[in-house]
Amino acid sequence: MRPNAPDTPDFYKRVWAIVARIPYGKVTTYGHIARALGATRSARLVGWALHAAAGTELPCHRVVNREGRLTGKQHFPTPTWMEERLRSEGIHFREPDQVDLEKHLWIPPSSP
DNA sequence: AACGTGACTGCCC
DNA sequence: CGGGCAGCCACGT
Repeated sequence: MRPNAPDTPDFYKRVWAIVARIPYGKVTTYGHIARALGATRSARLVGWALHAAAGTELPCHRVVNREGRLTGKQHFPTPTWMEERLRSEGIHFREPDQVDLEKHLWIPPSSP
């Protein structure tokens, strides 16, 4: 399969499988998830996958952008839900909308 | 079927 | 070192 082609029909499922593995109290980024799937240039698709997963039990609040910003917070039940949830897991914020990636970044293992 | 949009990122200035 | 821009690709109109 082509290294940078997220053309498998279960691409979303692969994304969800990784999100489900993000440890409590940790966060990861769209880009790292894409990279773990061998689709480095498809970080945007990870966003779509999470959009499709809205309302499920997946801990999608643990996915932030590469700067640690909560770019997806608008997609949660309330505007503050994502931040509150992260704080409740002991995640430290550098700014109101930015988590401390240095402390809490989790890099997902590559997926076969 | 073409077109704009977006839970993104990496370069280039 | 912050901001702009192009590349990316599924989706809704």
